[in-house]
Amino acid sequence: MSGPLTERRQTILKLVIQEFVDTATPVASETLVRKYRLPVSPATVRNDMAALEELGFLTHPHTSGGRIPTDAGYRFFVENLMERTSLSPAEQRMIRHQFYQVRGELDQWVQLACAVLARTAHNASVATAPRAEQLRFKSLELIAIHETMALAVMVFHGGIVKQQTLPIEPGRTPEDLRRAAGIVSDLLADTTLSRAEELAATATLNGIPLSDFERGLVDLVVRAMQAFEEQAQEQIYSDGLLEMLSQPEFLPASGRDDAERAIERMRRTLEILKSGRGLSPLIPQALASGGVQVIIGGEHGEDAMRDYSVILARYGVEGAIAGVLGVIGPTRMAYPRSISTVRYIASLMSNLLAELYNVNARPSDVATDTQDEQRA
Amino acid sequence: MSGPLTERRQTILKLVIQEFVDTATPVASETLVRKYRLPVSPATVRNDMAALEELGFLTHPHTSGGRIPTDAGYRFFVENLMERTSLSPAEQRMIRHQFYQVRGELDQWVQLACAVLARTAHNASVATAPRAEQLRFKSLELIAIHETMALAVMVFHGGIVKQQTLPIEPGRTPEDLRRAAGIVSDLLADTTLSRAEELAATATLNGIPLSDFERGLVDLVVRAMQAFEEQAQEQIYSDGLLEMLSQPEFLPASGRDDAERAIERMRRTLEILKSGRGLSPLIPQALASGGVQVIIGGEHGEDAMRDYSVILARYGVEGAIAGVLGVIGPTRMAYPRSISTVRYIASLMSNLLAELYNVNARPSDVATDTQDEQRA
DNA sequence: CTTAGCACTCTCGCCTCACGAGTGCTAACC
DNA sequence: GGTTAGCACTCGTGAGGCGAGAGTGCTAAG
Repeated sequence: MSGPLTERRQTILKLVIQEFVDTATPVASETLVRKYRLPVSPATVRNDMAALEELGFLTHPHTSGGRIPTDAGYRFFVENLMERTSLSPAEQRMIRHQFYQVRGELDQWVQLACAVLARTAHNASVATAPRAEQLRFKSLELIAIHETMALAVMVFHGGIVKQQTLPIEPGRTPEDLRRAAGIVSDLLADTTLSRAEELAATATLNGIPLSDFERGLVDLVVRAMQAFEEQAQEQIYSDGLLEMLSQPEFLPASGRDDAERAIERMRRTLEILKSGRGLSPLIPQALASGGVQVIIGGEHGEDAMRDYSVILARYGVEGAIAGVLGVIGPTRMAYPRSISTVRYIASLMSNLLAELYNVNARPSDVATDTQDEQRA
Repeated sequence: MSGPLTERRQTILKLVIQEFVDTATPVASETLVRKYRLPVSPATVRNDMAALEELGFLTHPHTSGGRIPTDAGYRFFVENLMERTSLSPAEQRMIRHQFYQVRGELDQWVQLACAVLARTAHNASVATAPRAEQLRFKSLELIAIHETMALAVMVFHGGIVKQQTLPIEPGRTPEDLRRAAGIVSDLLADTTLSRAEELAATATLNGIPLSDFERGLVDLVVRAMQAFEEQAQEQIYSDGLLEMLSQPEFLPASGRDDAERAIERMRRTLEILKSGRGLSPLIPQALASGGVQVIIGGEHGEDAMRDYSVILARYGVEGAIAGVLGVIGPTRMAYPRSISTVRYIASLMSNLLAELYNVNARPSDVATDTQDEQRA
């Protein structure tokens, strides 16, 4: 009964989605004909819509009132119907400029990426800090704050820095501290956690046993590395909550029933973003696969995410460091634009990191929007 | 006609506030009599309520339905009626424990303070990072990341650390970097911004002119200090949004009108927290005055804050470093508890910072809840 | 000054009803 | 067979009305 997915039906599906994304209200057959000057009558469109519904691409919230896409409908759109766009050169330039302004301050990159992502895609954004696949120690510096307190600055490969204060015995000179830090740096230079643990056990450098103080420093470093490693689930940064809540999904369209739902949705959204529940399972998946991943509505099985779509991309340097960033919003989302935004910012961040790692750096043309594949 | 503010009327005001804070619904005369076993009849209470209303301490949302406190009512409660409590020892212990777990990692203190504040006061929390009254440079370390990139770690008095990558010419040895950093550290040690700018202009150390590289480093430090100084309005951290949004104020009690308002309130709240609009003017005020400040509803004149109360306290070390932290929530707020929470965490943070500055440090009993005055 | 009694007011929830949008179906048309 | 016009039908939406209940304000008595 449902019939084949003819060319025209695909066009209609595409138009329904476009229209629904624009207006956030169910789209009627007549509207479609009128707005897009279709060369067929509303009745024909209705027939095709019925067929698309049987195929599982559209639904009917109510008997009257138009159609809205299903998750499967969006999926088909993303995979087959959508034209792949890029951000306009002007937007690309603006974004690059913002990153240029915080060049060097790598602790701000993730935050900035979130902010830009949210503003550009008009939805909430999420990102994890880039994480070295294998944390490797680089060096330790000790700086006296006063007689009994020092600041330890541990630097790891890839520009990862961790600072920590520690109490020291009074009477240690800066030279003292520097020498101790130097010894520890030499001992642990370029080691991974497991190797560092071994070296901490022997507690000798070139056969000379370490002093108590130096051993304490080694322990400090090892503990810091363990903390990094253990921190199993990534901290997820996010931004643009307000951006997302301006979407009509969160407006009390009509009736108090709707209003109540809107508020409930709001609260749940907040929970998702704050706790990362429903989001964190997606991270390792996105890390594993390259390209841009699109998860639409309940596809992933997580019930809390039923009404949301997530667009994630991995960024980083192959084999060295990687993180994930993306956009989250209602399933009714401007997929082409969101996807190109995510793709662009991921490649931008990758290039920034590559420069840091001195691989593949393209100093001037840092932000080429590489057309990587979009589905894993 | 209104009559004096007798003892009984004060009691009634207090009970109305307590009851309203508990239940979030307008409180009726009969409820009060029943629940608190008042030795008078509802009619008497009604008369007193009418008097309190004429005095400006209570209002009437509707003709029927009970009374709710006005801003002035809350104000009188906070200043005269409220008994000053402290957090229970168990809670104090729990909070201390959480801070103990991140001892040393001072970049996490503010975040933790926000989180604890929110969870304890069941409202949103805000905090600014501690800021030195006068930024003073301590030392610079340079760590090579690879041949053409180095990480500069600038340390300022009070444990403030700023990191920044910078490009370097290939061929510089670690020893090279160390020497250059040492020279710059010696040159700028303990200087404030203005002095640093002077020294940067002369560009000599002990009469010996600096190399180009060293001059570049000096510039880097000066720019970083300028950025600190210029950053006029403090970045405001916040947490506990979800906590606040669980308050009944943000539930669609009944009627779609209410629901719409709830959503609008939600959005506005988000804006306040994200942008700091309406909040930032309070910061310098709180920094200037010691003790705990309570701003109730529209008292401060900011319209956006009409429905919110803010409880702020300054924390830090006198004459050295200071920040602000506090709680924000609907005017219907458990003031005694919120105030004691803010007071406690502010004193805890102050002690932690004092330890860092080596003044007045009380190593074991770090968290005495000093009973400082509560109004500026 | 306090209290009992009572009329009055106003919200809330529920129901009904009419309207209109949009569909699904049937039958005619190309 | 695909397409179209016509039309009955469905259902959400909003307005209006109504009864119940809660709580007050007032008055008059204790």
